[in-house]
Amino acid sequence: MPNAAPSFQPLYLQVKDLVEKSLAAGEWGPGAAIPSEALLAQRFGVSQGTVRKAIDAIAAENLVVRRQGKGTFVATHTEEKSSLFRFLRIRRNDGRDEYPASRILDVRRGKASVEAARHLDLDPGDPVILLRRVLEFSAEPVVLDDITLPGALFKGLTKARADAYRGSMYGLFEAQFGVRMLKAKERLRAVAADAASARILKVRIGDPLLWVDRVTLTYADRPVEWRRGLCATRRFHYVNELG
Amino acid sequence: MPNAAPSFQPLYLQVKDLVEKSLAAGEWGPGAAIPSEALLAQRFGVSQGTVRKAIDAIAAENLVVRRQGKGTFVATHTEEKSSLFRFLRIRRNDGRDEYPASRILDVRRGKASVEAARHLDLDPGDPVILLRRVLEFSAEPVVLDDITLPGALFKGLTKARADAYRGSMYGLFEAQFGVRMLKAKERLRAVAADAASARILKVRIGDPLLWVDRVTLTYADRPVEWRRGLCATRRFHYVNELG
DNA sequence: CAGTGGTCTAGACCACATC
DNA sequence: ATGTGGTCTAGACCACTGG
Repeated sequence: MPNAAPSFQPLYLQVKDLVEKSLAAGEWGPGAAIPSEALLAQRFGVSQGTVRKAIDAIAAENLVVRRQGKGTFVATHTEEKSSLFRFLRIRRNDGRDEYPASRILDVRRGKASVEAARHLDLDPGDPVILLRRVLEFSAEPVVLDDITLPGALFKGLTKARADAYRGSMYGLFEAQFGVRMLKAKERLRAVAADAASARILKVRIGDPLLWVDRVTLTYADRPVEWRRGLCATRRFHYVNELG
Repeated sequence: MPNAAPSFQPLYLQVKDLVEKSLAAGEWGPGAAIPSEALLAQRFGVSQGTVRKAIDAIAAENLVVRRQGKGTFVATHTEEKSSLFRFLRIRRNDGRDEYPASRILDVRRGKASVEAARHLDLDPGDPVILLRRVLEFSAEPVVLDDITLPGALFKGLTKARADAYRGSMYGLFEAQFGVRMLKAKERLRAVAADAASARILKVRIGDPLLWVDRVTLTYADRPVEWRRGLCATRRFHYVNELG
């Protein structure tokens, strides 16, 4: 019956693209169930096996979560403990699991620097929101993050609003601004603490800090966050798995 | 016809385990083709689709590489430019692609320290091989690696033999000792350079260095290398992708 | 040409969740 | 009982490789 499309791409990849477009368009909200495989097969005029392969690929990218017997759901940052740690790579040296608290120091509007514009695919001078926060483990300041966001996407973001939100930064972005952080590219270096960072992180000026530059992407690999973190790694470290 | 096994595991996972066991046992050497899907299906008494799913999963773990029209091949560190950069995360800040040279400073036998034993799942005092080398980009020393290997697995490893090998460290381990590095866990910190490291990396004592601790695993997640790297990140950085 | 992996289908049955 | 995803099969056809 199917195979009406004379396209060069496999059917299941075409289906994958269509479903991802619907996800990007917000056809189904975060945490909601997407239509069953049978329904999607009917909608696109392909077999259920083809839909299955498409959704398998989407699930492999963590855009969607399968739950046997229940359905397939749009992934979200507001639940799923497992997902939380996907973007948080700082751990205690002693191995104890601990989820840090986020203390917001400042939120203000500004204009994109040349560097910020480059990372966020904006023009220099475009409106941005600058957010500074500290991650604390057991009340000990460990990471100082300077976060730059495109002003156009985060219009009403204020310190009060961010303080009021219970959950992760990315949960806030998703729940209140409809911006879904899907993947990120990071660059790490070791740098010496300057006066301001040293004061906030309670280390000495010149002490080594882990410098983490992150650009976070949403659908279609569009950059929507640029973040520079400085991490005091005396009792903490950054974890990574090479597969 | 199949379904003879009253097991709790899906058939394709059983097949996956069997094929992985054959890989671990070296039934097919690095770079060699494994049997075709049809042959494996026949061998295990399952359908080709089930074998396909099993091999898909193995390919997703980079143990094996599919090549349409040719076959499925045991992955190797000695070819595939793409694979080389999987374990090498250091890049130039200016974005230029460059593959570094490895200069071996020293290879000697020793006894496992408590720390080495813990990382390599040995007993303290067990024989190990200690290898120290420098990675150089354009003749500039950038990374100082102290590598600890289980003596039992790398019996004849000497400086002369390592110097003679053309290719990556993991290519050497695979080609000459039959030890395949499959994945790794890393922990990163920022530290201050001590006298010895500073001299080799040509930085000042106290300068910040990126500290990279890596345990590399082979089949069955068995640890077979512990490596501590110190990286001067003035003109270089460590890259990571969060998916 | 034959052999390989890659796609697609249709249908059966299983495992799990919910009502 | 029904609906969901999960497994498995059998067979057809496509796309690529190499003799």
